[in-house]
Amino acid sequence: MELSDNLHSFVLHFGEMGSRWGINRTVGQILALLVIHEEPLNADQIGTALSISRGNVSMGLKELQSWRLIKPQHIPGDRKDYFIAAGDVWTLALTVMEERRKREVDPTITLLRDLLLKDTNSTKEEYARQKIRDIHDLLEMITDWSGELQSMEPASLKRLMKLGSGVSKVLDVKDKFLGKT
Amino acid sequence: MELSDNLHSFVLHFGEMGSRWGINRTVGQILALLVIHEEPLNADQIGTALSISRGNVSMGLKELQSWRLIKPQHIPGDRKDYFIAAGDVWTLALTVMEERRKREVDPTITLLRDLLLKDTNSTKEEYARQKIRDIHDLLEMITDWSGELQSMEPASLKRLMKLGSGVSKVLDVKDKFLGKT
DNA sequence: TTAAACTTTCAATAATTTTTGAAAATACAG
DNA sequence: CTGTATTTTCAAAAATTATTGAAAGTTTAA
Repeated sequence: MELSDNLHSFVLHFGEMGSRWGINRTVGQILALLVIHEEPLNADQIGTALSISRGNVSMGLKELQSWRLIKPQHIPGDRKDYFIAAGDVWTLALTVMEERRKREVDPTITLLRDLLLKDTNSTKEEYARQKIRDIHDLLEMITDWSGELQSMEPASLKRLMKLGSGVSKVLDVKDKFLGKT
Repeated sequence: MELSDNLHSFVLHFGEMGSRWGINRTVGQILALLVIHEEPLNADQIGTALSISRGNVSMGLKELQSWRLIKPQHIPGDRKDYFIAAGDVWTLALTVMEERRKREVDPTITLLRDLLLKDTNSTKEEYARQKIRDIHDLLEMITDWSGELQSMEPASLKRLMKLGSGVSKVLDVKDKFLGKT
């Protein structure tokens, strides 16, 4: 497992990105490596390519599996465990969204709902209450929206994305032909 | 500055959330506090409410200003600096999106483009090349898309969000009346 | 000016997170 | 079974990040 300079800087960059996105540096690097590598890799190969210890690779692989971003790929005649990325780049991005929703957004919505259920009558904190409701509603919309993205065909999804600077126009069209919602 | 238990747990939770989103715990707490507090607060009040040191508050306020999430609000007759959230919850969410795009996505797109410009002929790494291109294209779409959201009126934005499980239907309508893109 | 009121800086310290690697656990071929 | 190959665990060490608070810096009133 030797990486060209180019690929190495790609992998390092995604390590840094990962550390800003709730997964740590080496986990980000392992994922980047598996994404750009067509053939499955085993823990030793990953450790060598990234210069990280065996234990660290093991933990990283476990975490990436818990995020459903990589999957084992058995190689007949070899006892080692091999891994590949769990899908194309689009699929991986959707998976990250879904996992983060489950891990962060859902629990937050639950907390906010609980807060809103208590103290319905405290007039003193009415402003705070309303803000908490705003956040709650925003997160709920994000949840619905992301659920919708999940269930779309990759093709329609790409089409939706490609609309780019046309989203509001689409809304106008919708209003015109289907009436306001 | 005394917080009720409810509000306190809200603030603590958003501190934890912040730490998963690239801003640290206390910075998240300060923002949460300013969001739910209608009147402007000064550094001492914030420090007392959250039990953090004066220096830490100062740094947190500076960081939140660099994210454009809070703004100073002068109080006549008082020499202290007071701060309020820079807008409603929706606006704040859009601002976070935009800042993260500028800080993380844009530099990544630049890096990927540079990588793609080099080695156009290395056939050995063709698979990796294609993956890097996929990521590049995805990030570019996210950029366009988020630019579009930025420029939408809050009202249309809410409407778009509320579509929720109707996005693909809207796409169908668009196809029907405007032709495929 | 000066002095008081306030804010920022930053080196030292504390807290947290990541990494290592040896030992324990597991899987499997013979 | 037994022994070897492999993976996982986890306590200790290293690295990173956050926090404090005293000192330096800034602003303003008089």
